[in-house]
Amino acid sequence: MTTRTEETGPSGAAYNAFLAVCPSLMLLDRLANKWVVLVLCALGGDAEKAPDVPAAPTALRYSELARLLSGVSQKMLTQTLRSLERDGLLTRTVVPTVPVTVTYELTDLGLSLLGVVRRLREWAQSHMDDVLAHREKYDARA
Amino acid sequence: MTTRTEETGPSGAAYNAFLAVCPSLMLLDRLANKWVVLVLCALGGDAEKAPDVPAAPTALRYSELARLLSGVSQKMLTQTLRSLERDGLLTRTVVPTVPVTVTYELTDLGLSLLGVVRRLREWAQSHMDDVLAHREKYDARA
DNA sequence: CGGAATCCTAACCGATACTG
DNA sequence: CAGTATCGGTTAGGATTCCG
Repeated sequence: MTTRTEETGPSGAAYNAFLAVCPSLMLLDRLANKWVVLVLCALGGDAEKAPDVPAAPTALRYSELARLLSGVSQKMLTQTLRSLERDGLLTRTVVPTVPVTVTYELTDLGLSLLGVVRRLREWAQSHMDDVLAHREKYDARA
Repeated sequence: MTTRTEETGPSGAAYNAFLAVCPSLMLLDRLANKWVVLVLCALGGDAEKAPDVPAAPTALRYSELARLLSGVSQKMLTQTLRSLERDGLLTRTVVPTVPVTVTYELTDLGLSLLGVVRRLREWAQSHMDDVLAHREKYDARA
């Protein structure tokens, strides 16, 4: 038991992200990240789809991810992929062709998180107009 | 039509967070933030509850928020609250007692986002052990 | 192709002090 | 109580170069 919040046994539910000392706060910090959300959504098949296509999870190459996330630098992309691999959310597969081919694919754990972050991206897109309207009003009365 | 991705009319769904030029990417950057998640969850009533309490949304004072988010600095808290107010996710109410009392409460828009970020925090807490286990394995083989 | 390594700047963010 | 203002350290993160 390293830094749990309580001693309720090994059956989980003992973490509390509100506590500064709890590791789940650091995890939340990792997950609540623009590039993490977009990488997961890309591997979930959400990018470049017609609105009616079901968006099935798929393996993607490094260069494909770099293209789909149009604003990302290779440094941020690599860094994000490494941390997600370390946390067990995706797998990195090197195919020794020449030149090398590297593919990334969501694990079951990553798929379970995909369901959450996908809704976050959808929310951002679908409520963009509301937010923009509120901002205008807020900035106007200042 | 400022920076939409397509011209599909004024009925929304035209934003695409994968595009670097799209404002929804910036919005996602705002929302995908540790303190945003925790402030919303706190105002959603998720903090300091017994596991079986339903967690109903509630108005909170500045000092209460500061106490619930144990690791936050007043600067980050104020900054987070301001941006959320500007985006129309919460309301700031000043009661002219002496000394002043300021309460924050989620708007309907904020409540709809609460449903999303709440799941993100829950995921982080409930899958903490899985992630920790993967990290150990990853670090061991390096 | 898929990175790693280096440099460098901008921003984030905490600590402190002050205000209505 | 609920902030604002300022300062300064740390880091995020872009640009560039090089490697297997």
